[in-house]
Amino acid sequence: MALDFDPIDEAATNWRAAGWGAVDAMTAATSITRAHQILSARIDAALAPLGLNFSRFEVLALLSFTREGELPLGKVGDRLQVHPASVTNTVNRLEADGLVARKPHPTDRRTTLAVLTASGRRRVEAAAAALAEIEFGVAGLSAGGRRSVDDAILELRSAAGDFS
Amino acid sequence: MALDFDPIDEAATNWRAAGWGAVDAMTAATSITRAHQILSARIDAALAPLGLNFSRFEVLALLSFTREGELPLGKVGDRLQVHPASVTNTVNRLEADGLVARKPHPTDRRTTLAVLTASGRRRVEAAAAALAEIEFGVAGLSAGGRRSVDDAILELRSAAGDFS
DNA sequence: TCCGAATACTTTGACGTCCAAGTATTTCTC
DNA sequence: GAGAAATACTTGGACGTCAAAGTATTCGGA
Repeated sequence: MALDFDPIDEAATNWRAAGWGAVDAMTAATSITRAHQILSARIDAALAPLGLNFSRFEVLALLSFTREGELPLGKVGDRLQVHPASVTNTVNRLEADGLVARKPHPTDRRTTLAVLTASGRRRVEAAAAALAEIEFGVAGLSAGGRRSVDDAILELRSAAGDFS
Repeated sequence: MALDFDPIDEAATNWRAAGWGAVDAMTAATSITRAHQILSARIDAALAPLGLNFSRFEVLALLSFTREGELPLGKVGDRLQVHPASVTNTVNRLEADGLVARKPHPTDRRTTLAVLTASGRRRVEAAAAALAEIEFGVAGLSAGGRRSVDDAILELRSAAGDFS
């Protein structure tokens, strides 16, 4: 399973040998991709016993941070940077589990609100504790490493127009 | 679409206010997740005109780096850290496009080799150029930022037992 | 040598994500 | 104030990933 060499380092060597260029960009991109695979697997494993995955957790957490525990589906998508169809799907599952409910918007009938239920609030508290317990999968990353990652990726997100 | 605040910074504030702990771990994990979303979208967009996505490209690139341009499917999965079923699926698509061919292993009849075709080799060259052109989506990340990311994630991958 | 365990790949099914198209409602413009 | 454009969400389809089970083949110990 585990290799006896660093596959990213190996890729960089091959890349250079092939004369393909942008080697440092390739390694950065590949590192991020692999880090995401690792975190995603750990986080989903920690949430699975609670019947959640990271997407569902994110929606619950977002709702729990609002004053009323509710938010239009479109806002959820904007904040979490996911496609509207994904929000619909995620909220469907949360609703089926009784963790959120759909409610019509009081003044705009195009809009649907997702509302956190009491059960949903309990669940998201438990999930937050479970994620804190495993340090969001980044155990193994030093405090300095975490800051470096945050800072570097802030550059990237900023350049990508994530916010202004 | 774009927000007028940093959603990760906002999340950190909310997280603290809720008393949920592991805030630095949360921001690091969320940053990596978001970075992956951004890169993935850019890379797939650059490869789409060539009829590839990143998974398919990775397989072609891996094969192109071998002496004979061929590798058992299991090795491909090990190197790229993906599930055997995903390798089967990816190779099916590449085969349908004539970019790789399946060939029996000369001595072990359990094993199937994926072989790069001439068309596949041309395609992977073009794809590598396209990816170098967009700097693998990490344009916007400084040289120092790229190194920080590589180094920090190396810690993480090493602790996760990616290699030894 | 022979049989159980391990290995290699494929198949099936559950999920998640996106895009494109469809429906409903609101806002903008003349 | 009427029609076009924008907004909000849902639906259906394509594709990717993984887990579990199935088939074929090879390895390894008694």
